[in-house]
Amino acid sequence: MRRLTGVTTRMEQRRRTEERILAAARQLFGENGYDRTTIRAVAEAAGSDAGLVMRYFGSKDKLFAQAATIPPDGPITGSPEEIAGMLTAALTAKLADEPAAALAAMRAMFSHPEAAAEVRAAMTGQQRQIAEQLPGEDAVLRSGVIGALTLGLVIGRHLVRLDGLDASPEELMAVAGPIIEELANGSG
Amino acid sequence: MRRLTGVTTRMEQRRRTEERILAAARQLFGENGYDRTTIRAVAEAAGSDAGLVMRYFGSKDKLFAQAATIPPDGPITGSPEEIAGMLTAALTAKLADEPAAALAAMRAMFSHPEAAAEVRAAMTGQQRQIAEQLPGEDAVLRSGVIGALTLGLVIGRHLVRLDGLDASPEELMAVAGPIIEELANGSG
DNA sequence: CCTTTCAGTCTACGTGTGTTGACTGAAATC
DNA sequence: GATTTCAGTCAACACACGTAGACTGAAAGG
Repeated sequence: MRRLTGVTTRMEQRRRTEERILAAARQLFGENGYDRTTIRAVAEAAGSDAGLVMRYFGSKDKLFAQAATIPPDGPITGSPEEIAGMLTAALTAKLADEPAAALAAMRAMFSHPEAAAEVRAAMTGQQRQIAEQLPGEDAVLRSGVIGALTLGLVIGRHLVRLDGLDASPEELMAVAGPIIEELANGSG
Repeated sequence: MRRLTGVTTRMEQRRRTEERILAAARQLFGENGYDRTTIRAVAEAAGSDAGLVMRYFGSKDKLFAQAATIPPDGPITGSPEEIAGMLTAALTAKLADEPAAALAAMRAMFSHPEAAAEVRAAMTGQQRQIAEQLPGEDAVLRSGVIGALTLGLVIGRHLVRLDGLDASPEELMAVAGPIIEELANGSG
């Protein structure tokens, strides 16, 4: 796809092309997973060329690593109630629209070990941080269940499209929110 | 792998070979997903030959379909409390050891559409059945959240190995059980 | 205006894959 | 014992993929 406008400089031209490639890669990796996404398909979706993708990103692995980097949630701290509130807010956002990069990483993690490492790192880091601040002997376990519920909701809604999870984020959180609160408090 | 014992009949010989292939397929599909599992690798793991796998199962797709057929849970019926009890028991079993076929289907579902259909069918069928018996306007939503929690726990434990989910099934269910019960009852 | 740089294109190579079909020898059948 | 069947083996095909490298033409720089 040769630019026809003569006003764009070479530098911004390259930046735009890279961005188009990354966007196409995120979408295709997110829809089809790592193995079924070919560099040729990414290039075509970006209106570009496979050779160019290689020149810019080095390899399919490196392209994936750049496309599927998960933006970290902010730090979650405070009392159990505050933590529950922050988790609920973060999960509401994830249910509304999970970033394409995270969806790509999540779908690919089941077949691509590096994607698995990416997701696990993003999740366990947050879990450990939370577990340290929750009361009770089984804090690690409860924060694990919070993580599982989050994972199940995001995967069930965006990737598997489970029955009943296509409601609005607010309706979903009206059910899931109290559960997270209980798990944070350690109901007894 | 030519049988050396002369006492086995041809019929049972074939049955045993097919079973070895299926077992190897389940394990490899479960470990590496659909695309990264090659017929050659399955054949070798089964001590057999790729051509023979093709002759017996027709194609990679059909082999996968046979290897990754999810054994259905029994019907879940009764009062909300009984339903919660049956769900808890079923989930405890899944956490203790999920059958290899189901794990293969779950790992593959994120890249192989037919596997996705298999898992979705197994889950939504049960969810609908449960939702019909639960009280409240949001029964479908709540049974969806139950499904998401189940999915998250099974995937988090067996596939992703999330922090805190490596506890015993009983410890996990001590936390997750009450949640399922609440969701079944429709806490107000 | 001449040279250099570089975005973009095209072709080709090597490899691994699913799949096919011919072949072999032992079990089954008569 | 002769013939048929069939489990198991082997070699090869066709294709798609990641990747490498040569090439083209316009922008950048002097």
